Amino acid sequence: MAREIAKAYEPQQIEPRWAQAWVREALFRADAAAPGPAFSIVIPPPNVTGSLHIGHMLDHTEIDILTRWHRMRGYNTLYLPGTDHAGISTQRVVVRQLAEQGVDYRTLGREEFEKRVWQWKEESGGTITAQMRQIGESCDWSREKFTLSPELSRVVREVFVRLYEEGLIYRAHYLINWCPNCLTALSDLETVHEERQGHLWHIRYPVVGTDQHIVVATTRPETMLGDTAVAVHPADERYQHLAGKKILLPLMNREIPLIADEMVDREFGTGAVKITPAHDPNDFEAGRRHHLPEIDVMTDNGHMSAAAGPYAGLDRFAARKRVVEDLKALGLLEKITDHAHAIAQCERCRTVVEPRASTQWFCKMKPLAEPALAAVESGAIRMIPENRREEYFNWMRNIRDWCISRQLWWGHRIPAWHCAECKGVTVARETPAKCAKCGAAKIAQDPDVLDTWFSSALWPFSTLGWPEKTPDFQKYYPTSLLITGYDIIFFWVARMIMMGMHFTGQVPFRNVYFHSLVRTAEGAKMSKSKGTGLDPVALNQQYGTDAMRFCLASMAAPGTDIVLSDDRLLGARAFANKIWNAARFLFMNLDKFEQQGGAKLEELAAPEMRAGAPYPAGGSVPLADAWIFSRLAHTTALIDDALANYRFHEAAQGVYQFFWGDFCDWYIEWVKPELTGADRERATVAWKNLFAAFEAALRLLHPFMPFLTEELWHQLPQHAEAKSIAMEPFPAAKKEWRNAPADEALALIQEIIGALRNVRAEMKLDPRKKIAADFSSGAAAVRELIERNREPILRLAILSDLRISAGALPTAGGTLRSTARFDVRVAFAEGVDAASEMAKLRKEKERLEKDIAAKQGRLADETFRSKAPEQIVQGLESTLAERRIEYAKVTQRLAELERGA
RNA sequence: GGGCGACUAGCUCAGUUGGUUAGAGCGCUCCCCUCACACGGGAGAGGUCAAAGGUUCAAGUCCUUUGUCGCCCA
Repeated sequence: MAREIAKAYEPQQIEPRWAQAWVREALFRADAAAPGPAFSIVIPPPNVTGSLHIGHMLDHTEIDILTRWHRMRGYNTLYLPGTDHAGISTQRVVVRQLAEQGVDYRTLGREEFEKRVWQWKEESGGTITAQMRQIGESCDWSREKFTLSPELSRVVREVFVRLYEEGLIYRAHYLINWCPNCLTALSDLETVHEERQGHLWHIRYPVVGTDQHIVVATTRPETMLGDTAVAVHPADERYQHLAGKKILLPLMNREIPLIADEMVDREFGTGAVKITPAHDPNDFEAGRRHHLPEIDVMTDNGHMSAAAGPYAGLDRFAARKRVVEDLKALGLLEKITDHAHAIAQCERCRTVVEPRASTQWFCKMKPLAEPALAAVESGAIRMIPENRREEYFNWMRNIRDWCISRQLWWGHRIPAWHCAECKGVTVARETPAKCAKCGAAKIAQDPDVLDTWFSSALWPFSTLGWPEKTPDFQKYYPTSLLITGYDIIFFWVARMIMMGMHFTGQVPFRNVYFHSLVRTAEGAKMSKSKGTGLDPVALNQQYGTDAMRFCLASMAAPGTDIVLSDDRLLGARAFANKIWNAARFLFMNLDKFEQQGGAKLEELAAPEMRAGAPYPAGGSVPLADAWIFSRLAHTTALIDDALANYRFHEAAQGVYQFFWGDFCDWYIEWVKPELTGADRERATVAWKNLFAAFEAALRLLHPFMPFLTEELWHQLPQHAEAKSIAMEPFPAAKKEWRNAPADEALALIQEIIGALRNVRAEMKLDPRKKIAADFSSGAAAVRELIERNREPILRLAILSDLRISAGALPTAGGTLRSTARFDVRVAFAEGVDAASEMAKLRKEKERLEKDIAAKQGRLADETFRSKAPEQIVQGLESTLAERRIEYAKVTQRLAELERGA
């Protein structure tokens, strides 16, 4: 039967079909009761408002490759998908959307707003998971989770209450980062620092009862309105005479004390600093030490508050200008100098963050950090690449308490109720009816929600049913592996380890692989806001998801960032096309074979038939067939080893080399005529072996290119119950397939064909013109090998004849190529340039001379001979011997040519 | 300021614990639209491994210093 196969690989025709089928068949549904060792991996939950970006594509490609690989190797595999409710981002999205409709979210009220966000989530929150289905990720969709679902919210409450009861969560008044645009507190991690050129304003503060001034320098003059002291170093002699004096705070006309504190850096500015406890972290600490009042001079939205007196109502930056102008007018501005300093901005909206004293909920980190530190130190959790460990240790050893409350409406509401009567706090799993302290019914729930990362920290166990000992939890926890970007090592990875250790007593995952970032061709970090991001969905459409996956994998060397380019993607697509066309070749030629009365596909490529390969013809497995199976075994071992160590690029390169280099360039070319040749036994065996090798190669490639391999695999006969190549075993690196003699034989033949092709190219022969050549080798076994494989050599080197001999080849009137083991010779064609041949030989001679001299030198060195391992010395000796033979041949050949010329 | 990383072919990068002639893809040059594939086939050019010093029988690989460029933390 004739088969219709598109001439070129068209992923757009193939991928949607399989993506849908895999979801429809629930192919990747895990079963905790099924046999096999567990391999479980939870997705780093993407932001529910997001769409797939190139970083996800890389992350998910790596996850999916390892997941499919494990599944095919018989592991009981779970890849658990889900999304994150992403507090600030999601709230911002819906707030903006409402604003576009002319609705101020605040007027809706909290309950209605939350309803609207849920509604938005149901309608638009599925973008990224839809895209994940589209690109065929092998997730168990029946286990999809959402961090804010009722199920996971219960876990969050449980954890919060336990931590509170253990004294690890507390509510306190501290200095935090405040975003005046998002109107919420932020953790230290949610700010980004940016070096900016600013100014240092030197301001004169009058000393009460004297006509003196003390000069303080500040980068934020507007905060002076909240100053409650001026501090100098206790040992600073410049200010000794002012001890005990009061300072008159300009503009506010408030008397504040002059204090002595060792925190003051005498070298910086004038050695006197203004103290604003409510607006600076260091000042806050100083304020606590000296019992200074904290005056918050700002409002939530970054304007000056009533406490700022005449400046009330001004935006903080307008206030800065006004303060400076007023000081200047009063003659209190001594000078302005340039000053570069790091400014903290809100990670989300890039608004300059305001350090502010505020009452918030905090999580105590030290007790949680210790076991988490130990888990990585002991190797219970392995981090790859290893150098990330240091980063982790550093951060964990200097960890600070975590501000976990956010002034948002979208998120896990803090399970704490404040009593209007006794001001007591009731923290409870279930909504209480009355105050636990005084029994009053006038209680109200804390308005704040938890930092989104709080629920993310529970993800590996909350998604598996903890605190219940569910079958999933028992089978799949601890998870086997986490793959994520190194940019969230503190945000997420560290916190998961802390929470996992604390609540389950076990590590949340045994291995963490940190992948690189994807950069633009210019090397910049891709950014949507800058428009430099590549859209993976568009690229998948253009090049094919398989090509995209393969491209990313082939570049994903641990620890190196990826620079993606069209060139690389084109290369990956070309690879997919190559495989497609290899299949096309098989089927087209099989049609011919069938027409000749040969066996049919259903027989030649049947699963049982494939299992018995490689088959012998005439008593032994043909050389090329034995070789391709040997290559297959080597390649499989290489891929297994590479993937076990997260060397995706090496695995990808291995399968590329095998499929394109070994299978297409050599094996198919070698057996081509035999497939439809007169020798029916050989033809039948060639087909059987070819299909067996091809099918195994498809399975080898499947984790990297799931769609293409699934499509082609289904073109081959399969058992009735076989649903997908994804459920088939990964090829085993069979030792019995390894065949060192075949490897060596092929390598030698490839070298001979290469030498002959080189001669042809140098002689500028018509590529189709067959020529006669001579072959000579002193080794009988080599001559026999060439004799036995005369046909493919003639064909692949485009020869009309190959004369084999043992003696030296005639040197006149021809071109020679020599190695230590053999010589080949082609008679000169008309008009061949002997000069270029001589130039080539001279260069070769020079190279050999240098090499021989270097080796002789080393071997003559007695220290080398006595200290270097025997194997190295012997290796060097035998190589030197080979070089000398080559040298002799080259020299002789050159001398003859020179004589002739 | 503290810490980490990178520097290898024109470009993007590999190079396992030091060990025999440092690799790949793309690009480039030459030849070929040959009956699977021009998203292809064949051949080829191209590297004093950032610089200097050191350890070693032996250094792209280990150590020190310098330079350039990144990243993280303060």
